[in-house]
Amino acid sequence: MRLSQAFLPTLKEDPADAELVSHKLMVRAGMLRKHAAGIYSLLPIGWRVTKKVAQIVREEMDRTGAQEVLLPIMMPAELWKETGRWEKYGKELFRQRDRHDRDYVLGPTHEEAITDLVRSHVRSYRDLPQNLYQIGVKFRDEIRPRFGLMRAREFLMKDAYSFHVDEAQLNETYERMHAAYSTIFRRCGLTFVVVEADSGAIGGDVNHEFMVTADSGEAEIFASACGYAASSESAKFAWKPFPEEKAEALAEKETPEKRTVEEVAAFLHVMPDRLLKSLVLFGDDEPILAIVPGDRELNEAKLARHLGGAPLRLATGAEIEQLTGGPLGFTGPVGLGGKIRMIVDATIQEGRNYVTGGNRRDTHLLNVRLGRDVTAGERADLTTAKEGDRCARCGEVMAVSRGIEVGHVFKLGTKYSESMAARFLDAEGTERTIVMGCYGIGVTRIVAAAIEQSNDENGIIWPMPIAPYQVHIVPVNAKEARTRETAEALYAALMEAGIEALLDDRDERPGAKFKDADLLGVPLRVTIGEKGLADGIVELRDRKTSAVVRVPVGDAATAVIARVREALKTATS
RNA sequence: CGGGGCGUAGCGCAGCCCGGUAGCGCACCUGCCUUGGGCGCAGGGGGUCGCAGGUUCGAAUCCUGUCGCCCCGACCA
Repeated sequence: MRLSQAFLPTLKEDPADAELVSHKLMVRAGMLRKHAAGIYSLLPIGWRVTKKVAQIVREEMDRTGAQEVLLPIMMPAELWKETGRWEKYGKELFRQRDRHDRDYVLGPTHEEAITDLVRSHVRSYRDLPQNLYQIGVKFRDEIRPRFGLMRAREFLMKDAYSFHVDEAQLNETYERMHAAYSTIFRRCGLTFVVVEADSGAIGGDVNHEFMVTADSGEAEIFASACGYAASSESAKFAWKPFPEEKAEALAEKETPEKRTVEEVAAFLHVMPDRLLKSLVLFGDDEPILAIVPGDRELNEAKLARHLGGAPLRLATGAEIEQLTGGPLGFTGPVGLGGKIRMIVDATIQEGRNYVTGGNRRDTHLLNVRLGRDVTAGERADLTTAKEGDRCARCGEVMAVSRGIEVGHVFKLGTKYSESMAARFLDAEGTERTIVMGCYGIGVTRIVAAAIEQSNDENGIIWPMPIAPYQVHIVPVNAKEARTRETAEALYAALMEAGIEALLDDRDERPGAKFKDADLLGVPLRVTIGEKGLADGIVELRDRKTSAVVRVPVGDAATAVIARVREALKTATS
């Protein structure tokens, strides 16, 4: 491509509405333009990179034996009503209505569509397994779109769905997809970790997330020496039990205006772990009282999973008052047994005297004992791991880091096949439900993550396999005949060899060309100028290391081709 | 949805408190000049000041409403 003819609006200054480096650089480098919150156009450079990522994904998917399809973006609401997600998916689901007042959804994911497709064709165990994928646009009405392509309302995703006769067959595919994902992210030049994760609205049981490590990432990762790694929504941790305490008599204590854990702990001169927080939430319609230690945060994802995946919301002050008889800030489990479903965090011990709310204004209870004052019935892991917690497997303190979720693989089991009646006949002639897996990759998010992970003060530094172009030719002075001719000849030779080259044939000052070249981040730059030509050489400059190699004019094409091929090979191996 | 901030030329911003001719830098156009890290000089084009009402002789500026955008929290590829 000739820069003089390219649609490539680069900017000197950061856009005012961008926060993340990757977002700023994508806008500055002329890759991306916004139309509305979370809705973007990809410009030629941005789309080239995206297509390269998609192609890597496609190649690796094909290698696993998966087959590519294209599912509809807009789907009839009926399919979503079948699985219950028309109601359960909530506000994040974009809904549409046609001229006949029929409801549709803009697909945020495609379990319904693919299951509908597969159930109408799979009859026998001989038709299984199947593994189908697509690369397509997804719509999610995010509560808060932000960070450019990182969290958009419309984005490009690769989603795959596999169908099996049983768990064992699913496991095979799951492992193969898991491995393919690692290959994909490695080929994209990304540094990443795989963690155990929460399954959220997709549902299902076992699942893993692929996180590109970056300080700007929204996800928190817990990892320990033994190899255990998990997202903060699901990280399990070990805790040290407190020594058994002598049972003291339950007592009321006036705690005027002391509502928060900090206030109560300070007022009573006890550590926050002595307190129990009692939180009222609503699952489907049923109110829940979740009880967690005062020094830990309730993990809504863990609670939701314990409850079977229904979305949760915290009760309002009025609802709390109605359910417990006391105001917000003074809720406690004592006396509510049988009136409300109580779930007690696993780290709360019998044999310890706790402080809880008294369900009355300005009142807390002392010496509350699990088993004596509160039924210890329903126990679950309800809290989020925190800095300093130890690994549940090896007991070592876990390291905390941040990451960007770029891929997620799930074992769905029969969650969708059951509700949508996707069945087959096994070898004995018995009708059975198909076992499913699903596998997602945020294609446009990978583009953002790659920049997030590889940039400097001058701009983007692309890994060769996903770079928009492989080499950027800069004739220092395009008006100087020998310079121009040498650049043109090199450009032609590279095109001939199938190398993706960008030629800056604009009548710009050298400085402007160099700045744009750094901003665009093409891995290899060839500088051609009178100075070098006087010595019979051109310069090859590495964007990442800034290392410059002087090459005889006649060898330039060969040298560039070798460098590009080498860089592509290293990334693939 | 709750909390905070911002809408003035393509981009980045000033002007608003204290009402009276709409400005600056970059970008763009023309000419000259210049060519190894965003050259220089001269001339020029471009605005319903987000939108709608109100106050006023007069509103970018004050008041009310509304829409949009950004940041912090709950959602996720």
